[in-house]
Amino acid sequence: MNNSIKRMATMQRMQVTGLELFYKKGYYNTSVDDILKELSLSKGAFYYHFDSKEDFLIQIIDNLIVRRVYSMLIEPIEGHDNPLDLITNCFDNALETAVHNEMDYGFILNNLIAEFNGKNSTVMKHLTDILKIWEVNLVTALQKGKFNGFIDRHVDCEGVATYLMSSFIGIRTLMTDVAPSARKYRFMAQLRQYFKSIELKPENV
Amino acid sequence: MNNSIKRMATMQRMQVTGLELFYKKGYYNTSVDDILKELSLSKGAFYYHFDSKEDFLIQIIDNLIVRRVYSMLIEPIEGHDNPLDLITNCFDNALETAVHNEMDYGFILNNLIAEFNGKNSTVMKHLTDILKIWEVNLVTALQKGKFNGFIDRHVDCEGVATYLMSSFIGIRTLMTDVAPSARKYRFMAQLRQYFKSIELKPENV
DNA sequence: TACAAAAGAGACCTAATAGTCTGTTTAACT
DNA sequence: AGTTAAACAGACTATTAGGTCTCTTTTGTA
Repeated sequence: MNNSIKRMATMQRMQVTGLELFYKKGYYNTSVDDILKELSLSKGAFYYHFDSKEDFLIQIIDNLIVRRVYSMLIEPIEGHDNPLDLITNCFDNALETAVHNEMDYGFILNNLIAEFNGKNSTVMKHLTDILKIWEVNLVTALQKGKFNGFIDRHVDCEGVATYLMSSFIGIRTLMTDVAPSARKYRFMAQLRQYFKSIELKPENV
Repeated sequence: MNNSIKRMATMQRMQVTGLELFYKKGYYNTSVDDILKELSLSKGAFYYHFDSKEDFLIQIIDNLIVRRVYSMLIEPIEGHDNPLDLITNCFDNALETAVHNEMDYGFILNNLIAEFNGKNSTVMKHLTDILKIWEVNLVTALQKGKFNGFIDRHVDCEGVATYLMSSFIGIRTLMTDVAPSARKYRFMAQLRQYFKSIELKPENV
């Protein structure tokens, strides 16, 4: 087996387990030993591959979390269809996984931001960078929708993007509470209601 | 000075400082000694008044946080005026404090939920109880608005409440990032847009 | 096979932290 | 003033956690 490949495989295993535990128990509440125990690995292995626990987290953010956000929230809204439909379906799917996962701990980005805000600006930068990427892609999709005649030309795309991100982050927090399925249903209905108010109506043409 | 009053005063001081530090640095990242150092008090004082750090947090939640949510998010929406106006002003004010506070760490309820979800069901119950109180009051205000002819009768009040809570929790997270003032402005504009879609329109009478 | 570097094991160190315990001070009450 | 209990001080303990260091094993290569 190639050196580099083995190295990558081990690092990947560690990061996957690390993310899982950080998601479940939080960063400060998960020890390096917890992760290593789960993998039957030792301290030596961990500090051979990563400089520190913080370095480990940052790599998880820049690799795993970025990819998840891309595949779950960004790629689904790319395309030439009505962005309001694309976003509706995208949110629907993203929330559905939360409904079916009895062990749901919310939106990982929100959890980490809540844990690191004001404490660690380095980690925060990596987290907010992902939010920025999401925001930029939302705005782009909405503007394209405006150009293609799906969205009213008076609509403020930045504003809609902010509102969408807010509501998504918030509903993920609420869904960790009780009756996530009912919460999702109500949320999606109101999202559609909101979208109806910004779509290009025939009488406005 | 009366015994009981002195006791209450000291406990109050501890709780106020405790909440401040938990808000700034998070619960797990704040030690009991940190709080005591800030107050020039000793371990003996702390454990004389509180059973444990967790007991201390729960008392903070049930006293200080509950009151803040009441005064900031619940009392302002009580009354017989148009609830959509009341809620708009309420959110505007609640977000304004975040704008002017350079050291903003988001919505305390969201931060704590993110930190305790899946880890400590006792603490979680106290947190989600507050969310429930908020939700009930929102629904009541909206239903009253329906009855008084401010809101369209087809509107699902539970759904609107969920959507409002979600967006508020989310925008508070986003406002900790960059340009909170611009974020707030955009958010409020979209909130009004959304409200226009559920208000009782003259042609619907 | 021989060798060198990569990968990993695990004992150990140090700092921090929740909680305990004993002793001292303060304040209320007779 | 004297007594008693509340209120507090602060040293101490047990445990945990991040990180280091040395030694061993595995693996690619000549």
